[in-house]
Amino acid sequence: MGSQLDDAALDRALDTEGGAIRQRNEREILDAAERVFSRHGYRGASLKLIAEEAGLPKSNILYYMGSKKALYVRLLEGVMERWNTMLDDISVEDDPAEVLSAFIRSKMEMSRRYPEASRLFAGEILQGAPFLQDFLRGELRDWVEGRAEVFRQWAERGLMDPVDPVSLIFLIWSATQHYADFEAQVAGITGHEHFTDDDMQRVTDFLVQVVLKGCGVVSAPTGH
Amino acid sequence: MGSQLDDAALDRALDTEGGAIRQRNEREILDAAERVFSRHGYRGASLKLIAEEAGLPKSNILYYMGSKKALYVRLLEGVMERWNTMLDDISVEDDPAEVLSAFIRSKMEMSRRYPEASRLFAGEILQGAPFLQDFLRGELRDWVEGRAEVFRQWAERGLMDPVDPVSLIFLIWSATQHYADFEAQVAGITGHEHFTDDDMQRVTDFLVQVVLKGCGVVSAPTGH
DNA sequence: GTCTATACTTAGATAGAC
DNA sequence: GTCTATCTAAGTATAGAC
Repeated sequence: MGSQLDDAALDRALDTEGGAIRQRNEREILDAAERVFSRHGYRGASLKLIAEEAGLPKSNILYYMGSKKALYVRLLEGVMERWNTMLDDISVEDDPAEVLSAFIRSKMEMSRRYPEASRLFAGEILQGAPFLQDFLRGELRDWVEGRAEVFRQWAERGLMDPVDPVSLIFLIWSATQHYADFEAQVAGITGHEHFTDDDMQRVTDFLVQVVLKGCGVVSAPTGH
Repeated sequence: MGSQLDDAALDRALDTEGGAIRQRNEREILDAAERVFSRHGYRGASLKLIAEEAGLPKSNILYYMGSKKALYVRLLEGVMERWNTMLDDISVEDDPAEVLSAFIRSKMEMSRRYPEASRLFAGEILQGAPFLQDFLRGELRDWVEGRAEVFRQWAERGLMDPVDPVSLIFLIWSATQHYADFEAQVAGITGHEHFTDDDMQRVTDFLVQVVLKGCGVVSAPTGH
């Protein structure tokens, strides 16, 4: 073996970034796989479909990703990373209207920018969350409980109605994710083939208004 | 060929209900298929899985249903039938609070009673609604436009805020379907393995309250 | 380090047995 | 009328060629 091979082997062993070809191909595969998995779910997605989407030979998918399951898990982890970057540091001192408004707006922005990621997550939940059980029962449950506690304290201070905080979080999640997960239905009914930024802005304002008013949140801030 | 065969052939030719065995097996297959398709989507579902769920040999699925596609379409049609039985005959003269409340309650009841049907539909939309394009752009769009028109007139009469009616319908759909489609997530976060009727009642009351108040609907009726 | 030929399993569907 | 044996294609994965 020459030094060329040794360098490459070293790269892998040290878990470095890898060559330019690998980097480009992995990117192509991950993008393609997100599209295919989000459309057809874990079982319904095939390496052949992913390979065609990525413009690569079928076997190369496995060369770069190891296995179908490893590829899927890697995509899910990418989605989860984005999850908990929101509302991580809110407290009772914050303005409920500001926080809830920002929550709705950032979730809608996620639906607009990463609809495939949202659908990938939805498909995982639809099949009973076999890969995300631990995440749901651990990290995410704690996150929800943390936010819920703040909502309760706001209610005690009379800053909003004493609504069930967990139901409120589910309401905001479902209402916002709907525009990603049910994009095909929204498009079919409204006739707008692709929801424009303007459409999304109108819906976002609608949701902010209805949710804040519906929960009796006192002061309404101007648009984020 | 004896008279026994002739009778059976006649049954099929006349498109009658079929024998007791057929009737029972078809029921088993449809129930099993709804579970499997709702979990794994169209592509992800396999006849083998469906057969195991139904407790029948794999080939019998095709004997009774013709093809995988035919089975899937038949299930979708069953779901669609239940869709438009709600809110079909509302008018401007009706009480907005009554109607919206009944709408939310009946949708929640659907999520509680037929979660698999809801997830089957969700999976079909997730993959871009290949089998339901016509339904979405035709029948369902018309249905939405009809309801939306009534909502607009209510707003004109000052019975509710002038919110976008279509967004309101999407809000109610998403918030209610969430408890069927994202059941695994709801269960994981709340810790309630199976949402009880009591849980569902509490959530329903929450949604009715928030949506009605959020849309400025004037009179709030007592629980349906 | 990258990619292809090949192995082995499961897929949907049919023809033929009971 | 009901059910099983069998066919061909597509599925994931690996071993070996460039």
